[in-house]
Amino acid sequence: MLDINLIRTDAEKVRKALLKRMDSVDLDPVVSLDRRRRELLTESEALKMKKNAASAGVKKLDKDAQQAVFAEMKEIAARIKAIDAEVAAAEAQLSELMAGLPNMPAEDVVAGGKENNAVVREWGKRPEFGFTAKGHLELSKDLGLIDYERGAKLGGAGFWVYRDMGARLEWALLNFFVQTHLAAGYSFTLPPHILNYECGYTAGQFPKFKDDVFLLAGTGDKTQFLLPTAETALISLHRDEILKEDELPRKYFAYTPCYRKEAGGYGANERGMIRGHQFNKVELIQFAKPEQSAAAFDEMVGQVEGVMQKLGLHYRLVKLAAQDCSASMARTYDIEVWIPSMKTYKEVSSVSNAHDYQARRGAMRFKRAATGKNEFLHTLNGSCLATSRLFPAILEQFQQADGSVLVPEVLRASVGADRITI
RNA sequence: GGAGAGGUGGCCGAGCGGUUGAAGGCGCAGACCUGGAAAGUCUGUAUACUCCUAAAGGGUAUCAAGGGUUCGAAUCCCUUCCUCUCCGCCA
Repeated sequence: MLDINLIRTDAEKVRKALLKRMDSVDLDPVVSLDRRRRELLTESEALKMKKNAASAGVKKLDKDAQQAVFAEMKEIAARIKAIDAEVAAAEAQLSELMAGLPNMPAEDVVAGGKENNAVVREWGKRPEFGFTAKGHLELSKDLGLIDYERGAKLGGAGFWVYRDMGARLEWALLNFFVQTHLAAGYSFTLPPHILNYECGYTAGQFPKFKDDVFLLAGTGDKTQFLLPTAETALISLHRDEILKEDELPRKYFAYTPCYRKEAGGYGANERGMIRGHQFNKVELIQFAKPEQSAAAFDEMVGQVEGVMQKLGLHYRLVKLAAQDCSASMARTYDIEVWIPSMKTYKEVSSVSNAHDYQARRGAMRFKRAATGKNEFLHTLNGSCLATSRLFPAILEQFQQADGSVLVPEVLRASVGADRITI
């Protein structure tokens, strides 16, 4: 949610910022609805003041005078009711328009789509194989790690079963993330996997992206759905709360599977676990003061890079252009891992700063001691990490001539092996 | 699924048609007191929207949510949601 006050006072600034991510922006309906709402409100409140004053003094009057006041107030009450209905209608329209507006990209985020994404840095080198390298599908089949056929039997296309060393490697990865984030002072959280509409709205995924999640029972605000990312749950943790200034920033992480419809075919390029309906992810979230959020963002990017480097995977860090950031976000960096068989980098993590956009949707504030005023928080989120692309990357980047795969050192103890062999 | 109890400010807890934004307590902040602290005393301590160029200062709303009765509702009526207790069922 954008600041209506900013639109009221400087619509042009907002329009210019939004043009970085939208083809056209028309804020006039917002401005005029807002004006109408306030005019009606002023009118209604003046009548209420009159009514309240009359009611307070009515006891002191004599019978006849009371009757006259009763009659007049009855009429005023009816007028108030009519005007309030108009206020409510204007408010509903306004909030629908406001809910549809995406966040303003940060100053330094460039306009346009993917083509304007910029590589910030690369780490590591593309592995060179002195033999015919296999793809991850072949590797996981040969090593008995992933059972795609039976996954489809159980859940349909886009599901798989981790087996044996595959399950152990997956679990070791998740546990490695958990340990890393605990050490960095993040608070471990296991949220429900079924969420209500308000969570989707606060995160900024509803109403626009309702088709991308698995909807369960209920309609309207009673809608429940399977979480598409732990962000959707964690971001609502402090919804409608006023946090204490000295406990900020608050840092959380959660492990959950992520459930996504991913409607449509995947094409030959995205077979296997590159794009599934259910994948595992550990998610970082921070609630910060505005002046802390830039540093929090860098810290989170560092957290992801640290994990990638400890795993020894070649990756690159990419700064997204405005249109490629999701609607709630002012700034997003992706971490993309090299997948040799695809000859491309695939996203394994997205770190984003929503500024106060989600905080406004979910009324998340803190009391600033210096001024005694409540201010909106900044919210940040980052995957650290999603395993569904990391797993293939590990298999492919660390495969050996004999068909085995070297387990990254940091995972060896919990996998229980240095190497996965046939 | 059945039966009952209940949802009041940061928290606990009064109030059950009219100067009640809401007693009292706790917590928190400030002042006094103290060598320093504790205790004690005093003062202050909700949020949102809105009017005003701004500050100052007004106004409106909010006692789970929505609707109704009334000149007037935290208080009466209806609906919904949530929490708790007991029973049933169950991985």
